[in-house]
Amino acid sequence: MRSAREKDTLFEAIALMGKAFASPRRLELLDLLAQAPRNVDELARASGQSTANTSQHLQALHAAGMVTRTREGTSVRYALAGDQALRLWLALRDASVSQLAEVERAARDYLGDDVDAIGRDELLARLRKGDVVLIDVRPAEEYEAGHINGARSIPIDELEDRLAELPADHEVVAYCRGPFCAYAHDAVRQLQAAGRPARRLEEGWPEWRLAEKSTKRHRASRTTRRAT
Amino acid sequence: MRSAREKDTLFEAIALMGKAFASPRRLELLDLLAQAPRNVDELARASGQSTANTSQHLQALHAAGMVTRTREGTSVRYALAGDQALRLWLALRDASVSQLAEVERAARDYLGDDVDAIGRDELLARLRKGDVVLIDVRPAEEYEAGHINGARSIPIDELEDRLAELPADHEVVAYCRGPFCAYAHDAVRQLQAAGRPARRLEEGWPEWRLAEKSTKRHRASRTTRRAT
DNA sequence: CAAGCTATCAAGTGATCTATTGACTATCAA
DNA sequence: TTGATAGTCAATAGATCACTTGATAGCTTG
Repeated sequence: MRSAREKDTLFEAIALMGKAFASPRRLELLDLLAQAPRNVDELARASGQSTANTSQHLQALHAAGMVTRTREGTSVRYALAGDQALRLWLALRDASVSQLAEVERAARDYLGDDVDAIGRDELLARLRKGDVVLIDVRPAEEYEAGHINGARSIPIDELEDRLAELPADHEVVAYCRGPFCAYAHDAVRQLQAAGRPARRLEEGWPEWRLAEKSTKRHRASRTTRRAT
Repeated sequence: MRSAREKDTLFEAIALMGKAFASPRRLELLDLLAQAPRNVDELARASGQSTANTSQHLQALHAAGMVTRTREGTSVRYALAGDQALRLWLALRDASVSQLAEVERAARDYLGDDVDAIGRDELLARLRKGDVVLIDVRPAEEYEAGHINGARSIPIDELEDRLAELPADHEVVAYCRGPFCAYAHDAVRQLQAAGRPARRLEEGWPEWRLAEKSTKRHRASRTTRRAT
C-alpha cells in the first residue's frame, strides 16, 4: 500500500505555489511585475509598503516559483517567471471577477463609472485604417519595458498638459495595465471632458502581449506542423 | 486623488479566491471534485480527514467561489464551480510542476517509476482503428459521473480479478484522474506483470473533457462566426 | 414526535503568517 | 577606507489559520 504521506507531500508542494496568491500584497506585486520587471525599492514605492516587507513578499513569490531574481549591481531586479506565471495570475484575476460578486463590486468602486471601451479586433482594424490615435497612459518605464505596436506614451500625469499633441480630428484610444487599472478610465474621462472622442481599450498591455503571442503561434502552426 | 483603500479592497477580494489554493487539504478536495461532485462525508473519507474539518475547508472553497453547494435531502453535494474553476486548478497544478522542482520530485516519489504513456491524438487514432482497449481505472462512481467515450470501467481494486475480461490480443490503455493519480500507473504495472502490452494515457478525465470541449468549440467557430 | 444520519457551528489550542523594527550585508563610488 | 544605497535578516507582537472536540441544526424515516 502506498503511504498517504507521499500524496500529502505532493499537495503540500503545490500549495507552496498556491500560497503566493493568498495575500493581497503579493497579488499587488504580481500585478506590478506583470507590467515590467523592477527592483525592490521601486516595487515598495509603487505598492506603498515598507522595503523590508516588500522584500519578504518577493521572497515568498520567489519560493513559489512565480518570479525570478537577478542581482544588478547594487540592486536586485525581480521579474515575473515567464508567461506561464503571467497566465496563471491573469487566470486567477479573471476567475475571481466572474465568480465573486465581491470582486466586481470592489472593481466598480475603484474604477468609477464605466467608460466606453473598444476590443482588440476592432482596434486592430481601426489602426490599420489609421483613423485612431492609441496612447499608453502608464508610467514611462512601463511603456519602455514593452507596449502595443503603434502606441504613443503619454503617462496619465502628463495627459492634461499634453492634450495639444493629440490630433483633434482622430478618436483617441487609451490603454493601461489591465481591466483593474484606473489610468485608462481616468484618461478617457479627461479627454471627453476636453471635448474629444475617446475610448479605453478593454485589454491592458499584458493581455495584449499574450494574445499577440498566441495568434502568432496559431498562424505558425497552420504552416508548419510541430513534431512530438 | 483616488484613495489607496479602494485598491486594497480589490486585491483583498481577489486574495479571497487565492486563499483557496493555499492549503494542501483544500487542493486535495479540489482534485477530488474535479472528478465528480460528492457530499461532505464522501470527501472526508476520500481525503482521510475528519468530517468537521472537511466541511470547513469546503466552506472556504465555497467562499472563494470555487465550488457550489446544493442540499440533497439529508446530505449536501459539493461540485466544482464550472469549467473556469477546473481550468484554474489545472493551470495551478501544471504551473507548479514546471516551476517547482519540489513538486516534480514529490510526484515522482508518489507515482514510482514512469510507465509508457500515450497521448490524446494517438489514442484517438488507435481507437478509431479499434486495436486498443481503453479502461477507466477510477472508482465506479467517478466513471459514472463522466468518462471518455468508449472506455470501460475497471476500478483499480478489481483489475486483478477481471484480467480475463480484457482481450489478450489488444493493447490496453488505462487512464485515471490525471497526471498525479497513481491508479493508471499501477494498472499498467499490473497488466505488464501479467504479460500484457499496456500503456497509460497522459491525460486524466478532467483534462480530456476540457480538450474535447475546446476542440468542439474550435470546430464550431470555423463554420459560424461569433458575434460580439 | 423520536431516532438516526449528515452537516455545520462554536470554542479552544497550537501553528503559521504578516508587518514592523532595527541590525546587518553587499555593492559601488569617492 | 569610508560612506551611501539597496536589500536582506532576525526578532517580535498581533492576527489569522488549521484541526480537534463536543454541541447543535436540518432532513428523513419509523
